[in-house]
Amino acid sequence: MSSVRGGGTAGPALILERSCDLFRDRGYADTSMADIAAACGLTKAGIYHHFASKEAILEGVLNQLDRDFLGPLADLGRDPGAMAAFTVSFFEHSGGCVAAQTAMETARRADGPRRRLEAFFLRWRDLVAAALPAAAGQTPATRAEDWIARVEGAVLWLKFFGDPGPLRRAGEALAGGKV
Amino acid sequence: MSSVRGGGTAGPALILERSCDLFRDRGYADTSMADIAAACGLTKAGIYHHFASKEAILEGVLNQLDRDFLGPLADLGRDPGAMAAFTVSFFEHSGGCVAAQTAMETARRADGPRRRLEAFFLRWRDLVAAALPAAAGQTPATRAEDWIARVEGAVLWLKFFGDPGPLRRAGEALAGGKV
DNA sequence: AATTAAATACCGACCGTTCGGTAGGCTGTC
DNA sequence: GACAGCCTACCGAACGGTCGGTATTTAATT
Repeated sequence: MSSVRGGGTAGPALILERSCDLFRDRGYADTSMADIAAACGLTKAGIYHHFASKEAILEGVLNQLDRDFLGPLADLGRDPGAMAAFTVSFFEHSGGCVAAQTAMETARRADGPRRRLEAFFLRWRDLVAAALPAAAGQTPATRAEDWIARVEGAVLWLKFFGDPGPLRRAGEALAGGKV
Repeated sequence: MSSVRGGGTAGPALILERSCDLFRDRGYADTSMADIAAACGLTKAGIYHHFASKEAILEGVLNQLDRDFLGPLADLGRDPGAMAAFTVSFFEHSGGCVAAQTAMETARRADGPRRRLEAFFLRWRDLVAAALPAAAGQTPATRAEDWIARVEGAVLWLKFFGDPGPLRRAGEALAGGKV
């Protein structure tokens, strides 16, 4: 049996998962390495054995978000209804969005996770745009931006009030072509 | 002549203004009392002469947001077009939203600015809802929530990408009754 | 008009705590 | 015995906040 002292099987995967939860719920700046270590049943030094820095953990978290969110979203092809359902379900179950959280916290800094986050949002936009025809004088890209903005605002509402209403209605709007 | 040591006329009003900019741009957790002091041309002790704590400053900032944003918005009566124009202009000029920023950072904490922020968002929703008729099986309240969510997401997009497109289109949607 | 006491606004220096990060040692497995 | 995995103990810096003291302004008193 492997040496388990804390609550779960330690290692990079667990650290990334717990860090993602903490960054999403409490914010990146407000989450300390000691918080992450405690959530993993380790000490800070134990975390630094697997990751070189706090920012390296954030990068890993965003990479995992690419795999867990944008990947499956891309696999859904060009079906707006399926994309809407997956998106709503994903954010409703996690109760927030790490990307939006860290984007808000680091928006005015040129360094760090900036480029990583830009890539995330633009790829998300392109994925949504590919499933959308042009309509009402809007390009698919601007329609996708508007829908993503609505979703991120709805996720903030969900996180703050615990009310999934705006998020679900955003999903219905995309599925119904009313974006 | 009054004793001016720093860049501007010091005092609670200046502290609130500079703190609002910092909280909005860099986030509440990432803004230190030393940052606020430097932005006002004072020392930390000078700040604590006017405010009891960092959280007291945040409360003052949110009170000022009530006066500067919700107040004028309420004065516009029930004209969706005027409300949309004022809202877009307000957020585009400030480049972000302190309320959304602090809501994201403190959402999972029951204490502190929670109630203050709840009151802000609900009053904002009620103000928008009062200017909106029921339509498409939606109550004015849910239509207002959806529009506010869209605006807040658009403000995030503006802050992160510097692109006011989604915010302006959100304004046009409200003005055109297409929410 | 001059003197003075109180209050205001502010500073430099410092408090205990927490931050991200590091050094070196221990322990179990191959 | 080499190495992964994790520990205790610690570092300098920065955090929110406090303290005693000092210019400056204001108001009352003479």
